[in-house]
Formats: sequence, C-alpha cells, structure tokens
Amino acid sequence: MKKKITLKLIAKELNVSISTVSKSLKNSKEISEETREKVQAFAKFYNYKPNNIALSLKNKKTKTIGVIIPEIVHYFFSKVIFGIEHIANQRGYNVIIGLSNESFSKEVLNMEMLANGSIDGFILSISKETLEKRDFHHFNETIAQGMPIVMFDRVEDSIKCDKVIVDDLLGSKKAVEKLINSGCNHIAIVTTKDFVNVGALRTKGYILALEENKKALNDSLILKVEDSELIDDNLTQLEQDIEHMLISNPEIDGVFAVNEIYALTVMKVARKLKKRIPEDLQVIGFSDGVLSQNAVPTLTSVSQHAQKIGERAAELLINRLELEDYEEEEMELERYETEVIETELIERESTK
Amino acid sequence: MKKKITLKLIAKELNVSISTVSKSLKNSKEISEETREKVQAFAKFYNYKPNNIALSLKNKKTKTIGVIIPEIVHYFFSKVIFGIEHIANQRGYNVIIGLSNESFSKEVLNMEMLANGSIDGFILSISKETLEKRDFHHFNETIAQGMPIVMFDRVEDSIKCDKVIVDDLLGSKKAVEKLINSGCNHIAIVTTKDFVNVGALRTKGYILALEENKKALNDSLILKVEDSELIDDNLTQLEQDIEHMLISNPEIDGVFAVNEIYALTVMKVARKLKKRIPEDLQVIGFSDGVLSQNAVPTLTSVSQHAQKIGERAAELLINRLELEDYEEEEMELERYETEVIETELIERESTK
DNA sequence: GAAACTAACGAAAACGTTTTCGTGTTGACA
DNA sequence: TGTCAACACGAAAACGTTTTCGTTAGTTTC
Repeated sequence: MKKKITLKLIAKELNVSISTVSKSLKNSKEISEETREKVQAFAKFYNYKPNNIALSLKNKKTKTIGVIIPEIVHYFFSKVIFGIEHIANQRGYNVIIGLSNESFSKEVLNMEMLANGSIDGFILSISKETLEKRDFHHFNETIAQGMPIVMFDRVEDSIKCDKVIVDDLLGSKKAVEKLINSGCNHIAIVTTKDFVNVGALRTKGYILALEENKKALNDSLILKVEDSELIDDNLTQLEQDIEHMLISNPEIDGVFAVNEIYALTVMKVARKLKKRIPEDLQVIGFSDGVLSQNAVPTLTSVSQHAQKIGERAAELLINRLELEDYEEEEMELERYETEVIETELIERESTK
Repeated sequence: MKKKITLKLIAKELNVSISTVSKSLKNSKEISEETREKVQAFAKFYNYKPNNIALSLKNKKTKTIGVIIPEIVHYFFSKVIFGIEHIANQRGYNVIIGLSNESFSKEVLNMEMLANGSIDGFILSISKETLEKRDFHHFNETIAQGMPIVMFDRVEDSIKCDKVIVDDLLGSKKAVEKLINSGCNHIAIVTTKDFVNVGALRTKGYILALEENKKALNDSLILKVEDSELIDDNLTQLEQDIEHMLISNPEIDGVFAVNEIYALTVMKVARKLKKRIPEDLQVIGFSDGVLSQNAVPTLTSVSQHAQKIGERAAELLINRLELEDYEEEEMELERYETEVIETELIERESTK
C-alpha cells in the first residue's frame, strides 16, 4: 500500500519547505521557475492530489450538498436526485444522500449527522410524519446555524428558505379540465389524506376545475386513501375502495388519480368491472413515470418534470452558497425564492 | 446567524484550556467532577457537536462510503442504494453518491473526486462503457492507494476486491426451466450484447437449461439487442426486432427476457399479434421491479433481491474498514470474498 | 558605499479536534 | 522538613492545507 502523498512528503523529498511546495503547485510567481518546475514534475509523477478534508477544514467549505428524501426507490425522487447530481457535479459539488423513510426521527438524525461540518447546505423534501406532526424545529435550527436549505415538492411555507415546487393545483386542474373537454360528466378523484399538502392541493385543483366548469361536486366521488394501504404491496384495500366507488357510482366516466399507483389500480379495477378504457372510463394520473409509460393502456398523466426540479433546487442552493462568499451575511433581510415548475399533461391512451 | 460553537470557544468562555474541555466532554476522570459537569452543562446548553471535518482529518477516517452507480433512475440500482444506506446508517456511516451515467470518463472523474480523502471506501457497479473498453486502471489505482472497493452486480473478476453478485446463470436457468415445465417447447430469449457480462451470463443460463433438457437450440430465437435501442424511450426498434422474431418463428411459445422493459415489450408486441398471455405465449423477465408487479398481465420474473445486495455490499465494506484498524496492513495476503445472492423466481400471471 | 529594492524562499498561524506529556499544587508519610 | 504520589489541569503536536509575514541574499540607485 503506497502511502498517500502529501505536501510535507514532497517538501522533505525535495529539500524545500512546505510553503514552497504549495506555492509552486499553485504556480505562484513568488517561486523561481526552476523550483516550480521541479516541484510540479515531482507532484505529477507521484500523482499528488490535495486532500479534500484538509481543504474543507481550512476553507470551511466542503463542496458537498446534503440531500434528504423520504424514499429513494421511487421514480420521482430518484429523478430529482438525478437532476441535483447533474448540476452539482457540473459545478464541482458532491452529493450526499440521507433517507428519512418518511420518519420524523430519521429525518432529524440524518440532518444532525450531516449538519456538523460535512456539508455546505441541504436540499430536502419533508417526510410525511414530519408534515403530520408539524414539528419543524430541526429545519429552523439548521438555518439559524447559517446552513441554507432548499426544499422541494413537500415544503413548509413558514420556513425561511428557497423552495422549488410543482404547480399541483394548476396541474390537477388542467388534468380534470382535459377530462371534461373529452366528454366526461362524472369525474371522480382518488387522492391522499389532507396532511400531505401536495395531495390536498391536487384535490383543490380537482374541485376548482369542476366548479369553474359548472359541474356538480359529489363527495362520494372523492376517495381519500389511507397511506398505509400502500404498504407491503398490499393493494387489496385500495382496490376494494376503488371498486366500491365505481360500483356505487356507475355513472363515473372519468377518474383523476393523484399518483401512478392509484391510477393503475383504477385501471385494474375498471378492467375487472369490464369497463373499457378510454371508451367507458378515462383515467389520468399524476407523476409521469415509468409506470405511466408502460401501463396498458398507456396512462395519460401530469408530468412534474422531476429532473428539472432537482436541477433548479441545486442551482438555487449553490447560487446561495457562492453568494455568501461575498456578502458575508450583511444583508440579514435576505429574500427567499419560491420557484414553481410547470407541469405538463402527457396525453396517452387512457384518455380520448 | 449564530457562530458555530467550538472547543476553543467553550474554553475561552469557561476560562479553561481546550484540552480540559475536550477531556471533560469525553468524561475523562483526569478532570475533576466539578469541571466536567460545568463544561458538559455548557456544551449541552449551546448544543455543541464536534466538527466532523476536523475529526476526519485527525482520525484519517471519514465514516463515509462512496457509491458509484451507472444510473439512479432505475429500480434495481435505487433499491441497492436503499440497502446500502440502511446498513451504513445503522453502523454510523454516511453515503455519498456518484453517477457515472454509463460513461467511462464520468466514472473515473467521480472516483477521483471522492478518492482524495472524502470517503473511506467505494461500493460500485461498473459502467457499460468501462466494461466495453476493459480499462480498469482507476479501480486498481484506488485499491493500490489503500482504499477498499466492493463491486456489485457488474463486476470484473481480475480486480482484487470483495464482490457481491447475483447468480445470473442459475437464475436464468431456473426461469427457462420453469417455462419448459409449464409446457413451452420453443423458447426464445431477448438479451443484450455480450460485453455486459450479466447479459452474457443470463444468455448462458438460457442455453444451459435448453441443453440439459434436450431442447433444440435455435439461433434465430436468440435476440441480442443493441443498447442504444432503449435510449430516449424510443422503443420502436426494439419492438420491430421482437415482432420480426415472433412472426418469423410462430412456433415460439415462451420468451425469457433479461430485463423488465424487454419483457414488457414482448408482451406488448404479443398483444398486437393477438397472442394471448399466458395461453399462447408465456413470458418471464429478469429484475423484479415495479413494472413486473404492475404490468398487465403481471409479469413472472426473476428477483435479484437488490436490497440485500446493497446490504451485503455495505457490510463487506464496513467490515473491511473496521478490520483495518487492527491489522494495520500486515497481512498483505488478504483474501477477498465473492458473495453470491440467490435469485428467486416470482411467479405471476404471465406464466401458467 | 550606504540605502533601497527585489527575488526566492521559509516560519508560523489557522481551521477544530484528540492525545501525550509535562507541570504545579496538594496532602500524606517517614 | 523533605520526598513522593495523586490530582487537576495546560501546552503542544499532529492531521494537510493555504496564506501572511518575515528573512535572507543579491542587485540597483545616487
């Protein structure tokens, strides 16, 4: 095992001081050309690379971004990470990942683990448990320590930080309007409980679209699903709920589902009930992922541009990090941006 | 913005030396109980946490694992990461992610970026371009520097490191045998070009199963797909190839596909050709992901236990890292393990 | 020939820890 | 009263950098 080569080692080998080596490698003209070349040749030969940790300690910058997400085995989140990594890498940053698994305590733990010098800033999406408890002290404390946060998708308005969100309301509204324009008169929605704010927003969009288009609002066409129903691939409860709704409301001719799984389950139940898609029932999902693209029939859905969300979040964070170098915290009256990424309706076979 | 609190700061505030503070916090009995309590109370009140970077520099350990994968928007890889993160977190390690995007140069760059002190060891899966070029110098150099690597799934035998692989050959063989036992007589395979070693192994398993069961081997039933066919969601070329094979060989009654997309495409084409699944054509895929579970009909497929792969890789790496603390590089004749994770055939509706 | 300047380099501090090795003060003991 | 141990603490080195501020020696200037 070759020892890792350091400035000190080069200095000793070449009988010069550490300072001289450091300056030579930086091509400082304080050092004679002769010495510079000698040092550079030596360093190159032994493939010297400065130690990142030492640099981090000195510069008080790690050039690393911490990302905390609720889950990673998930098309949306992994695509966001892809976007983050893309920009981060381009701008010389590393990405370190923490998973909260939708748990409050894991979210806190992960943030504490990273906040002590390991990273320069956070990009995160709030876990469901945190949203439910509404305990956001860890975010506020982190920010108070001077570590910037960028939140995406599942955000909390009261926290002072940049945010990147999806226009959930408008996206849902457009989806429902598409159903209306395609001839649907009785449109149902399959959504989540209200504490997941994006779920609530999507429900709002649904309601708004109906109201603006003078369609009757019918509570029995709004199915709010328990989150636990998705655990362990056990979809049966979800299926039963959907089946119950479709049977007791046979007039339903369009369904808007707030995620892919819900939408696919709707199609599955419809098939079981011998309803043809899109002739008898049109379906639109939210989150345009691999499932929508490969479903049978392929699923019309609202694309959130997950990659772009990640890219913009990374840009916002890095911009702020590099701004701080100059401003030096003078302007305490900082302005935080909330950027809205537009959704796009991807039309496929599940709608007319 | 509160200044980050340090030992030096506590020391000054309490009029003791830095050493005393450090020792007090570690409950060293070298320090009087009175002083200890005073320091600890102060530290707790101001929520002191030691700076990770300084610790890393001192200990020459970062407690961080670097993971380099070809892509992250991919069920298999994201599930592996989930497994890695699970174990890593449990044992006090962080996970830092680098994406190679299947590119050799990005793989090298990412490794260089991390190898200079940022991490203690690597877990990685080799990019396709690297496999094709067969240029592995970056792995060997990293290992020579004393940084351990654990490879998973796409590995290279000649490299001296721990490996976690899937029994691709046996898994495929079992899948094909399942088709044979379910009455298939003319079984086709949709696979990749041979330089992706896992693709080659799966092809081998297919051939082996046929031979052992005295089934004729027919080259026109082996479809080796160009990887570029999958780029940009443009599946048409793939569809055409499959359609061509199915039409020119109408006797085909079973297809084994080496990944989910290939399998779904087979089913799509079969539907177009009015072949019923599984009555006329049985299909098995490899990699049991969200697509297999939600396809119509649901897809029988070979599960690789991606999460377990990640967990074992993390365990192997961390074990080695923590062993090194004691052995101190004396035993140069180290033994490296190659652990095989068994596959499992998950039977669903696409087979009888 | 002294003053002033320049070129080329080194010493040392700093980042925040941990740890080894003093060192001064006490009290006990002979 | 002198010796020794125990106690409680501090100084300093070390990890690997970067950077400021000397310090030489040699060269110019009048």
